[in-house]
Amino acid sequence: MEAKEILKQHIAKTAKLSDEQFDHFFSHFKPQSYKKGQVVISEGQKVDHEYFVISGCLKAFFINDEIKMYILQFAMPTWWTSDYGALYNQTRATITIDCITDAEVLCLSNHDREKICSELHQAEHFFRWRTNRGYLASQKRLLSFMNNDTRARYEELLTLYPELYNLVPKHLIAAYLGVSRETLSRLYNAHK
Amino acid sequence: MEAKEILKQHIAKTAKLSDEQFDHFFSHFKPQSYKKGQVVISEGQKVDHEYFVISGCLKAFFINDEIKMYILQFAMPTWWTSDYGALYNQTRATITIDCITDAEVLCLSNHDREKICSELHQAEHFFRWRTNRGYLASQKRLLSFMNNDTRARYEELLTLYPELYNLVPKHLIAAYLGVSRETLSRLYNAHK
DNA sequence: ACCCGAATGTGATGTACATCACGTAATCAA
DNA sequence: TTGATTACGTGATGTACATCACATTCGGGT
Repeated sequence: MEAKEILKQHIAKTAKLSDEQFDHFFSHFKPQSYKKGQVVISEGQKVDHEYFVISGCLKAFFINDEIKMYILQFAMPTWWTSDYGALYNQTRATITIDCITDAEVLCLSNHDREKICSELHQAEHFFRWRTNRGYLASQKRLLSFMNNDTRARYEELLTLYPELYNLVPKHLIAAYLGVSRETLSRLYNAHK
Repeated sequence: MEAKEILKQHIAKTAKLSDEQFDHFFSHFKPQSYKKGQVVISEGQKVDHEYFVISGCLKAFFINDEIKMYILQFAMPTWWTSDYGALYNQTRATITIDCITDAEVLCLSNHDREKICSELHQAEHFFRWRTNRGYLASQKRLLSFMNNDTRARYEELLTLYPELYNLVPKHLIAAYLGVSRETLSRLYNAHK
């Protein structure tokens, strides 16, 4: 299925758009391809776009003291990603986003998002719901962080996204869980 | 300043509403007063409303194994609070919300929010931005959780909300930071 | 004023995890 | 193929924090 159709079905779940409205909506997106390892947003730079993933897998991460990496999000197909803090506040990126695998995305500029939101009530509706889902997911992850130990979070992650296990290296999973790669290794080798 | 005016100024920061539009918007809110200790949303019950805080301080928390409490949010004046997961998905509450001090709030039902969002494009716009701010705050807190140690998070919390120090008991601050009250006590007594 | 429960301080001990250190296996590029 | 880089496994050791235990102080209700 091509990019346009994937986005259309994604939107249709929460907003009712006529074909003409969707065509107008879609006209603001720019398709883009990236190779494994390529950087999409890099820390310290300006951020103008957000990204809708068509295929592949990206990671959004933060590096502390030039040493430790923390992964905020794995972005899989039909997920949205960006440095939203920087994007909305027009500040420099504090995180980096790059590609774990080759990837295709659709780019939408901050300006165009606001433009179509003001033009199309249903677009505004869609973005409200999308942000809401993100908010709930973030709250849930925060709670999981406080409440569960590392093993529970590891198993939670794998039941939620089983494809990650074979797709991404273990040290990235550790960086998502917020533990050292050594600890993660011991964890899942111990209990078999 | 009365509740209506507080809400009006709060909305005006992100959405342009005429006086008539705001009056219509406001007509869906029900004022409500609570005493210190009163429960607003309790775990396991249905959730129909979200709450805009006019005065006082509430806490949204989760209790694990009937033992440990984790505070998801302190809700201060002009903040919104609810169990949004339960509210949007029409499921039972997984968290409890109660009052740390006497409090006044404005209640808005889920149904009415969706109604005014579909009636008024600017209302939809407002709620998109509000949710967005919540999402960013949640992301930031998650990052802080992974990145900083307990003392850094403690100091971060107090510079962000200095009023909390005298307003809420220390064990609640510990429950927000995700550490035991003993550890928190030792932390700020040690470094003076 | 008085009492009782809640909030707070502080020591002793256990534990999950980080960190350091080193070795092996897998992957990739010339 | 081969060398180099990256991923992964595993032991030894240190540390931040939880937990338990108990003492003290504070604050609200009768």
